[in-house]
Amino acid sequence: MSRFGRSGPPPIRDTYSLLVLNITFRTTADDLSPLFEKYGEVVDIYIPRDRRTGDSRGFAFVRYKYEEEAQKAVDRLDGKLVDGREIMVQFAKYGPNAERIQKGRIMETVPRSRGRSRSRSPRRGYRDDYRDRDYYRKRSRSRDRYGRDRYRERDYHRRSRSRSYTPDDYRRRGRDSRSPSRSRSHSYTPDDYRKRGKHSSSAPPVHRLRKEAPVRRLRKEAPVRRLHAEAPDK
DNA sequence: GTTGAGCGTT
Repeated sequence: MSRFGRSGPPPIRDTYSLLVLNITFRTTADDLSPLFEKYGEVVDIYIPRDRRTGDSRGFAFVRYKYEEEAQKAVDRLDGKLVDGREIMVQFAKYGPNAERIQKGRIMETVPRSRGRSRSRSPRRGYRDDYRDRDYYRKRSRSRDRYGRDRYRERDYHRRSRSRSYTPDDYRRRGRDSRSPSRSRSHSYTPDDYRKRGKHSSSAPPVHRLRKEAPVRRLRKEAPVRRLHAEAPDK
């Protein structure tokens, strides 16, 4: 819904759309309306919102009936402090269906070169496809990156404690890629198992390896005991 | 609850 059109937007042709950028996320059409109406006949005010949360996306469209009035609003309102922020007012460049606009007014430059070779309902497919792609591209700019990027960062730090995975790793492990602990493959040699025969369970913990390595280097008499222990073993 | 380049209908 827009500010003035209770039943859908008023006819968009023959109006001059202004794009109002940099308004706060709390500014509503009602806040903008008195401001812009001072300079002419405002046909409609529309603030795009998040479809889920309903939050403002931080800009608005103000449509004037006459170009001179729209132009005047640009001159007077561009750079004006509204709700603590300097708004930017300019003529809109694109319409709801990505039609080109000149001076805020839609120019009928609809893609006519796509021909009629499409036999089956090309209109709906093209439109929906465009709008969906556009929607997700735009939404992923500032607000939506919160939950997702935050999560991704945490996940990244968690799994990068041991080593970094190559794209090949992900491809090989496929859906299992979320549990890296399983693939922590140290690849023990037979020698490893022989040296710690008494703890010989299946897979010795990693920290044992780190602890024992220096010990072996420090004890100079260790090899002697090992020799005694190993010799009569057969 | 956070945000900040851009172009559109509940």
